[in-house]
Amino acid sequence: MKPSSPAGSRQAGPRWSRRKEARPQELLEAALDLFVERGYAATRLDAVAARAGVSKGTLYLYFANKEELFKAVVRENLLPVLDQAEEVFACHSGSSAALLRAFLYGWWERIGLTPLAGLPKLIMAESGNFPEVARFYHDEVVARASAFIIRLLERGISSGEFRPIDPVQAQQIIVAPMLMLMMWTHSNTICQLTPIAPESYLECLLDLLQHGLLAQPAGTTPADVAPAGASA
Amino acid sequence: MKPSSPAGSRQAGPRWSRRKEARPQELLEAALDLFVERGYAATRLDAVAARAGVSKGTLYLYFANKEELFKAVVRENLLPVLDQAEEVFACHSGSSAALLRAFLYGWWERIGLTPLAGLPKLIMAESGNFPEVARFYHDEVVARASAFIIRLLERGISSGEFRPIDPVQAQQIIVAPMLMLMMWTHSNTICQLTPIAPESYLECLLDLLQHGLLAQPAGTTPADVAPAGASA
Amino acid sequence: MKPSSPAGSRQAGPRWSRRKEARPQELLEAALDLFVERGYAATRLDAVAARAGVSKGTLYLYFANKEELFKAVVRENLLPVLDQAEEVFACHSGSSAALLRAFLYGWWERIGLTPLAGLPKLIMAESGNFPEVARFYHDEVVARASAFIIRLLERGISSGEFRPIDPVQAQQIIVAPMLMLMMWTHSNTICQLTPIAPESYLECLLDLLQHGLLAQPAGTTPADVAPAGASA
Amino acid sequence: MKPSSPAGSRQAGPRWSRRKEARPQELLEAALDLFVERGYAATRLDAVAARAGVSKGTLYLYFANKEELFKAVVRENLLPVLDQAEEVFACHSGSSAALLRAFLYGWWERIGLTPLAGLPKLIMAESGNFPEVARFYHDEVVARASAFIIRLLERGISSGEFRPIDPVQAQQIIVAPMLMLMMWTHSNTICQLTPIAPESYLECLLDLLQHGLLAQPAGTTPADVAPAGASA
DNA sequence: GATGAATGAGGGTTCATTCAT
DNA sequence: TATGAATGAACCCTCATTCAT
Repeated sequence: MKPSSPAGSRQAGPRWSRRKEARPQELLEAALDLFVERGYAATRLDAVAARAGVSKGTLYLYFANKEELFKAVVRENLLPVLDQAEEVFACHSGSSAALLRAFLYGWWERIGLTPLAGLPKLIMAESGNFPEVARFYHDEVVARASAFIIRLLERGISSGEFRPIDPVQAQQIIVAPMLMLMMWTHSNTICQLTPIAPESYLECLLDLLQHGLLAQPAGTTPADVAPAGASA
Repeated sequence: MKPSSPAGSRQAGPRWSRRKEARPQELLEAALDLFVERGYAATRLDAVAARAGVSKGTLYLYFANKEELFKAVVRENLLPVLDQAEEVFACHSGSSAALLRAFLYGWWERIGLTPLAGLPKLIMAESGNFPEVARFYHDEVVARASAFIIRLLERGISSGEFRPIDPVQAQQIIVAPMLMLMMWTHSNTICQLTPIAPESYLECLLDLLQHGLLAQPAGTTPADVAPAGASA
Repeated sequence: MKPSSPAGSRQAGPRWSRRKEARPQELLEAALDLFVERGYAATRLDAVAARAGVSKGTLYLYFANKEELFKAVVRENLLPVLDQAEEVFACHSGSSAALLRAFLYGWWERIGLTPLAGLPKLIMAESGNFPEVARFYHDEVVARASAFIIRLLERGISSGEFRPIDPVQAQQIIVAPMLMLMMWTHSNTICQLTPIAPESYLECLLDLLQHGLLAQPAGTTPADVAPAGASA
Repeated sequence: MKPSSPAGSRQAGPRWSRRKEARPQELLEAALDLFVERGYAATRLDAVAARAGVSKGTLYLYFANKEELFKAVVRENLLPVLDQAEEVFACHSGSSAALLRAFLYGWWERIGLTPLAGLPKLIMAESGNFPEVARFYHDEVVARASAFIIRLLERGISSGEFRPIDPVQAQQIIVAPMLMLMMWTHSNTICQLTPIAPESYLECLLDLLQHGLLAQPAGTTPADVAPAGASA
């Protein structure tokens, strides 16, 4: 996204040249990094501006206040991913188990591996102090993602592929380890101490979701659900 | 809130000496409530002191600063629960599935239903700004709980009751929904919007862990792992 | 009120000793001085605190914010004067003209000669930007003072001492020169240029109010001075 | 607001050259409106530029800074009215009372009913922070208007039409209610609360000036109303 | 001439921490 | 032991002014 030097060094060219179009993007990137690194309340707008290589006042040319900055971060980064996910899976064919696998891997690749994975942690912890932000995030992100997984489970259940569990409950159980995975990988301190291997984690999650813990008889693991990324 | 004059009247007497010894405990309770309610950074020490019925200065007689106060909260509240858990389960007999069920229910009852359930959220989000707290929490809480579950899984695998999955990975997959359950029930705003039913959530979690999603043939669900809402 | 050195030098004694009871008064005095000198918006709370010899934070121990500080200034300084005025004049006997004279002189001595005389200027100019302050000032000060003068004029009219003019209108005509006198004497710059002599000003006002400009005795209102709404 | 595209479309042409010459005038109008509405300090130059349909930078092409802009507002708007007033009344014949009436009504119509009536309020309150503006306003506006009324009173006194009062003092007493009338009608908040009727106000003022308050014909100044402070 | 992006000092307000009593 | 007045560094946000285009 950014040429080479991520922050601060605007050595060439006049002080502000034709930056205008790039500024909001640069500010949003800086804001995302810092929000994720420090949390919402602990992120100082000076720091955001400094990381984007501008002064504090400049930030306010583009965003009315801290809250709007944060909402813009979500809007510009998270919503397109959701849009695309819904689009892609609208025309998906194949087993529901494969769809679930594809969805979780897509989630991980499109969000989990980016700084965006730091957002759920922030929202969880600070939404109580910033109810408007919480409502926005819930409406735009949580509700849509939940609905998507619930539809997926319903499909698998009605086709007889999945057992007739409660799709709403199961959705929570499925989402939870994904959220925790993102939180863990973005909790510098806690998880430097007990490292996480995202790929094995995902495989283990899918495996447990599909077969459970118990060592039962039959010929499970149908071909179409076989570890794809893992087999490579 | 307090007997009569919450502060300021300084007649000596047995009632006061008892209070004096109770001070740190009262402060820790107040601190726990507020830390959990507002988060670490957003909790003001005035508020803690006020809720405990003492002045702000008094707080500093017992705790060197905010960080030490927080560490004391963890030490005094969370560690005894872990001690007891390890004790109780050391001499447990029965199937590993039953032990897992008992452990998760015990976790929920001894921690999930108390204010302590708000701590993981706080630690996840704010430990980055307080590395010492993070290390302390990891060593004293996370490591011990993880080890316990891993041992439990290993027992089930070696006895042939569980499939031979990686116990370290599986432990993370099991812990994650529990942590999320606690975070969700303590995230006022987000979860007023999509309510959680802890009991069904736990049942669904155990069910999925045991049988997985797939609708396979054989005689699964052994008697000792049957839904225990009744047996409890 | 203040011993000798008006600001800043708190050389003797410990840093804060038993100031507590005096602090609000000192802050209110400093605030009054600065509000009157600079206006509401242009008064910086740092400056108020500095003039009272405390830090900026201390100010917030006593007043919730700038607006409350200002309201306290009015409450503590202006309202007692109004109270006393109403008390004194409740039991006044004598001609209405004498009462009017006494009232205007009292006004001048109790308010006009003090820094309080700077408040109307501030209110006039800045109430538009601070509607709550305006409403408070109107209700507590303007309304009461107006009512008082109107009652006074009604008394003089009904006793036959005054001509039957409209007492509400006349009240405005009487109040206006008093307000202007206070504004002029507190408009450092404008009125250093055309000096005002308050005593002669008051005499002239009372003289004109009583006798008018015209030299002739009875049967006044010559044709050429007749209400010119028509002739215009 | 503006013909079509208020700014930014830069096709050369006669329509634009006309606009270019009109720019300062449009800026001055916008500035007058906003200064009067909000006061000097609270008026933002962005707002002035926006109301004039130009960019903030353009404003600085015509006026060196905020203070110069304000002085230009006074120069361009108030001085022509004074010029004209002096011209008109130079050749006036008729009684002095009629002249006074005509002057006050003219004042009201040419200034009181326009946005210019908001300037005295602003000058009174904020000139302290801008001494240069104060001096300028005094020299160009206050001094000239005062001199005019003093001459008018002197004429009436020397012709025997007016009583032999001090014309300088009386001028102040006459001017004060006029200034207050203008301030009141431009003090949105305070005077929405106690409404003013300018016409009755002016009539009442002229009536009181001419006849005074007292009901009796000659031999006035009863003992109890005799100048008290003055005799001392 | 005209633009508008950029600046940065400074305003009101908050809060962890100190310390004389 | 307990108090609570006092501090001061920071935080979010504003706005007059500049200057490359």
